[in-house]
Amino acid sequence: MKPETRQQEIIRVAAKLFKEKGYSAVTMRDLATAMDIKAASLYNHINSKQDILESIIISIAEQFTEGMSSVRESNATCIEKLKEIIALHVEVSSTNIYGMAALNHDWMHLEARLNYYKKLRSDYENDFRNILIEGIKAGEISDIKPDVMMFSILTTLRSLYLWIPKKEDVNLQELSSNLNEILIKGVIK
Amino acid sequence: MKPETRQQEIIRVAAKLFKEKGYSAVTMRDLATAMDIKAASLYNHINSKQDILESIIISIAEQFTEGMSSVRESNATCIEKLKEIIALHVEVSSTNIYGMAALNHDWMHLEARLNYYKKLRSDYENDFRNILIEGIKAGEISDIKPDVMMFSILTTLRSLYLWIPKKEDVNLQELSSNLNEILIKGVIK
DNA sequence: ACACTTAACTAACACTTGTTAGTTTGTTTG
DNA sequence: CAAACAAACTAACAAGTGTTAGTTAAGTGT
Repeated sequence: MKPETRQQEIIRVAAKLFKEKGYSAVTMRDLATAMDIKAASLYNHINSKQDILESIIISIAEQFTEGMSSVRESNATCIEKLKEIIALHVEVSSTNIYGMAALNHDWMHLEARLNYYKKLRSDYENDFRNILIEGIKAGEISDIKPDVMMFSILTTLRSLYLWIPKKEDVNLQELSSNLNEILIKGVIK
Repeated sequence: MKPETRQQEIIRVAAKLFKEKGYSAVTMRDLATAMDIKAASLYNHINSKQDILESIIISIAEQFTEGMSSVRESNATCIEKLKEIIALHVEVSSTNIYGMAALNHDWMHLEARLNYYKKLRSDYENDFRNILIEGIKAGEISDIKPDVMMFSILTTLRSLYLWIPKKEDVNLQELSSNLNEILIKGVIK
């Protein structure tokens, strides 16, 4: 593990601030203060505020795209695929807790790469929906509107970043299996 | 139904803009343009940008508090209470689609009433958690960590505003019953 | 005709925004 | 030692921020 560059450090700290107040409310002077330097000095390492947002969001979005592509190509059952997706979200969210906030809240502030982001997201959702449709056809999954199912599961998974850091004793393995239970079998006994 | 005052109109339009870009990214000049007047004219009707945010968020938060208080006092089974909560969210979200975005994304930009909002939210979550704990005790609900169950259900319900306006053919009754199925019984057949 | 209300306007304010230019300082490398 | 580099600095800019003050014009009720 090579040490973090100054640029990576800035992006990491920026993501943390973005999580607390959102992209628009965080100023370059806020970021500089958090880095304990002057705002102008940031520009020795990064090109623009917008570039920071892009780095954060696009890198995570691409991790999801890659992960989904593995799931798509596996030949497990649909329920197994769902479990893989849950594990993917727990993994990506827990390693990008701050970045996930920017992804969820500030994607609309992307400029040059907004359309690219939207494409990644809609491709991801299409893959997800297709897994559910397959599952319904195969009789594995309840015959409820796949969009409603997808929405329900995906919003829970997308909000994991809000949850994971809250409890210090949270075990990721356990969280993943609890979510498997709840999202797949529901809460009823 | 008495007609909307100019102030209510401004708040409604502001909520719509807040949903698209977030509180911090919406300027008073943006809002004025959307109202087809000059920024200074807004101040004939509202006291401050912050006041607008307060109106939007606090009024919705209080609707949830009231709704939860009805649920708490009903003597239905825990599963029935869960269904009532789902219906509450569908109801409040569908009548405050734009406001729900501000509630979810911009509550941290509240100033004077931030603590009041946080109190309402944590009381709400405590009531919710207690219902789940009761349900586990009574053997109605799976014995999984109540916090994880609550998180899972609540994030789905809190994100309904993202979903409801997407499909024009969405039937609220049907959405509610689909969510009952999915959140309570899961997706597995 | 009168005062009152509503709702817009112009002009300006003090401050904050992201960013650039040019410079300085300490550390690494040839 | 000299050259090169990394990473900070000060100073400044043009544009945009929320908001205030004071004014105007069109209805409304007496």
